[in-house]
Amino acid sequence: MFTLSEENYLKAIYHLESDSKKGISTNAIAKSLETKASSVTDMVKKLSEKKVVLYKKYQGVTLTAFGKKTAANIVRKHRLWEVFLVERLNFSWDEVHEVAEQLEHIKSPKLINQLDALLGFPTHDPHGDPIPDKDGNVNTLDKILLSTLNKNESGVCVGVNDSSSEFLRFLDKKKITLGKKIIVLEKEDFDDSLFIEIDGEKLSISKKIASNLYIKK
Amino acid sequence: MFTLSEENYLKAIYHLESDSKKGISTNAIAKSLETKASSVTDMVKKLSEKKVVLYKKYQGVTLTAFGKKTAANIVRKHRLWEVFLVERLNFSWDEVHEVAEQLEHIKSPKLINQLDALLGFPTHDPHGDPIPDKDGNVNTLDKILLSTLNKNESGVCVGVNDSSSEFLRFLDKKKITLGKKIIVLEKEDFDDSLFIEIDGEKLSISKKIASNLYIKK
DNA sequence: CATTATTTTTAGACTTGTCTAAAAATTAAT
DNA sequence: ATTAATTTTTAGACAAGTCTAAAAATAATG
Ligand SMILES: [Mn+2]
Ligand SMILES: [Mn+2]
Ligand SMILES: [Mn+2]
Ligand SMILES: [Mn+2]
Repeated sequence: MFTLSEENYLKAIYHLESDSKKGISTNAIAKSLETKASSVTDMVKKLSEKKVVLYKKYQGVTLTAFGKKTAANIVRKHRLWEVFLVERLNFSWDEVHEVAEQLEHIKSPKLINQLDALLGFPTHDPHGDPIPDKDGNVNTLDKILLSTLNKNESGVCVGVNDSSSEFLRFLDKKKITLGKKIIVLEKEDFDDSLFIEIDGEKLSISKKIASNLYIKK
Repeated sequence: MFTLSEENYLKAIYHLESDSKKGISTNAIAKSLETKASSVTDMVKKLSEKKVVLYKKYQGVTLTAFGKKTAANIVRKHRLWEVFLVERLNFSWDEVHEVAEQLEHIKSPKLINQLDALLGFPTHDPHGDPIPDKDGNVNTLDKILLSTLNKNESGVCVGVNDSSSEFLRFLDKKKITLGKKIIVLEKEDFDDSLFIEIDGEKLSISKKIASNLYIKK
């Protein structure tokens, strides 16, 4: 079994690995967990003894197969709880993360399997992120950033890159929700802003917005 | 805010107070939490500084109004989660306690209010224990032990005194569930065992069983 | 390649919550 | 009312997890 702190480190490393591919640096983990590098070094040694990461001094850290599965299971719980909060308890997608951060540490295999069933075995969380299965496998679909689309191209909104409350509430305000079709009517060379059509409405969005929205062609 | 450990102490004191009425002794708390008296003394000082208990050396401890409300809220969460697990996730009443012990510490007022609504504002948990309201008030009904009934008296099963898995599974085996009517056909002077009728079935139960079942006349 | 600059690790300290062993206070028994 | 037994508190230690400051290793730069 793993402590709450160990689980948070595992999850952080898991997410960093999915971006970087290489060994994850002490500093990267420290930044992601808002802690100090020295604390990370201590914890990483402990995780190494528990066989969930490979660690050589000054070389960064990599998850073992066991570590990856363990981390994926925490992410699975986090995302299933997020679905529950949105679908059953009327939370909005910008309110769920903080609570899911707590719920993901509840230890009960039966609880999470039954929750999965109750929710109809969802494949994605409210932010469009895939839910790992019991074995830790993730079905990562081929989503791309809206900012990569050209004029007259279109796609369906399937996820967010930034899931901060601020960004999510902005999307709510603009009525941009997952599942909707977006058509790029214009692309400004000057600032890379887009003039798009969604739900019959036309609006322009900045490059920053467009590079935090995932779509699928 | 309170730590997980502080919350567990508060809850233990709360439950002990509902039985004893007087100041709760260090040893009683230690036994209830399976810890050592010295640890209790340390924690009790901390709780006293946080204004949730009144404490004078060697005099035991009492919850303040604030402490009582805080503790009741933890019990509220515990029992609401138990209802959820049984009603929505197909847990049986002997499986829920351990998981509820974890879930009761999740901090989110919205979560618990929405859960309450989802469940239809239940008044009792799967073991027949009352669920405190948001202000910490409990609606304690006048239940009595089955063992206090005399021959030819009857009542409806409304709760258990012992909620250990062993006892609950025994009740399952004998098809004794909350809400059913029990008629006392005989009472043996020799060993105080009862010969009862429930759901048309006749069976005899020991004094020990009868003094762990609450009924309402 | 030699010297900065940066990253990472170590050393030592602190907090929370726990424990054992010993001292002090309270309660029970002669 | 002493003495004995029990309960409670104190004193000191330990593990987990964190921090600061300093040392060591690695990376970057001229
Ligand atoms: Mn989240
Ligand atoms: Mn999410
Ligand atoms: Mn319970
Ligand atoms: Mn219960």
